[in-house]
Amino acid sequence: MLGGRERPANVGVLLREALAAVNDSVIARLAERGHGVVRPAHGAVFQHLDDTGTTVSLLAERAQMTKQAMAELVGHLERHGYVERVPHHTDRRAKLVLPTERGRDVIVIAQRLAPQLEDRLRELLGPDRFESLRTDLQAIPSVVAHSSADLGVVVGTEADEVRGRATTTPRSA
Amino acid sequence: MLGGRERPANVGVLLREALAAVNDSVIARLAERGHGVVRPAHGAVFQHLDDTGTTVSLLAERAQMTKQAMAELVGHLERHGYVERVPHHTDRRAKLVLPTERGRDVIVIAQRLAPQLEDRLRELLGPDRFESLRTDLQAIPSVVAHSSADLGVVVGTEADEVRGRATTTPRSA
DNA sequence: TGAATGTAGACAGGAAGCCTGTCGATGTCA
DNA sequence: TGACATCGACAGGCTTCCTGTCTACATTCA
Repeated sequence: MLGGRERPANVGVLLREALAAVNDSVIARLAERGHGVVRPAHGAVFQHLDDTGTTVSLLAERAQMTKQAMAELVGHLERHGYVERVPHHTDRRAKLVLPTERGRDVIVIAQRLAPQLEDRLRELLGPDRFESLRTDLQAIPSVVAHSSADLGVVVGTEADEVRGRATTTPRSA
Repeated sequence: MLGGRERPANVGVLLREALAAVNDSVIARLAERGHGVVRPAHGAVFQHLDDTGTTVSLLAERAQMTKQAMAELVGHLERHGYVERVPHHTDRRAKLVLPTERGRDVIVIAQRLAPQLEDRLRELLGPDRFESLRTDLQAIPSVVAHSSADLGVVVGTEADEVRGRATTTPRSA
């Protein structure tokens, strides 16, 4: 991001556009199946939910966000009947978040759509290119981090430890 | 996004993580150079700003967001001395947004960092893989859109035309 | 066992980024 | 000139996160 004017799109822009397209597609599909209240951010819940139940704290940790933020997402989904909170059997402080039937439907839809999209991509690019894409995307975070470090930029490491963090540490766990 | 639990990360997740890394890196670099008030969203301004001045409406159109949202970003940058608004010479309704010296500094920093990051990536992946990555990222939006259309999902096309739009049409221009 | 300390999750408040709706001033075109 | 489009401003709202703080409960260790 940030550039001159109408130059060949840089990797940041390409990433943003690709991500937006994927998100839109998932959300549109869910809306079509009657899950209009599920928004992109709720992926952070469904994606990290165990069938056996997961605490908000653990969900937050997995999703790299604060417990408060995660609690909000879970609250929304609970109000709309996608998850329920049941008391933890051994830890009386905790509540386990469980997907309901409706929530499981969302997970199934998403679990089917993701491979469909990836298959399309694999079909278009060829299996080798597709695997390369996955691998290379995975490499970006570390490349960028190293690149910045070498250049004297601190990216979410020491800096976070200095300023006080909230209840939970999002990012740079 | 949306999946089971700890499966191989899907393309959505990879995209999100890569984008976050790139954004963080740019922002960290700018902060280091004294531009701490510049946030990722402001890329939408700098990226589309002409040296000769650009109206908020045009910026909004280029960035695919509403004029109101763009006006907010421009307002923030103006308050911090990164851009200024001067009256348009022929259209008395309009104001031209111009980068100040400070704003130009941001653009320069970003314009230098982007290639640096891309060079690192090119170095690591090899030039062929790198170009493939760019090409394939660029292909994702259309692949995803087609994929969904074939499956009966509407992704920001007809749907937008039905419901009334705001002052400006963001996305699916 | 009892006190120190850590952790789960709730409530309050706020920043950021975007959106819709509406309006007055101005431009454009029949 | 009058209908209609456009520029940018004000008001208000939603979503997604964050920080700070608090109580209830768990764990650990002297």
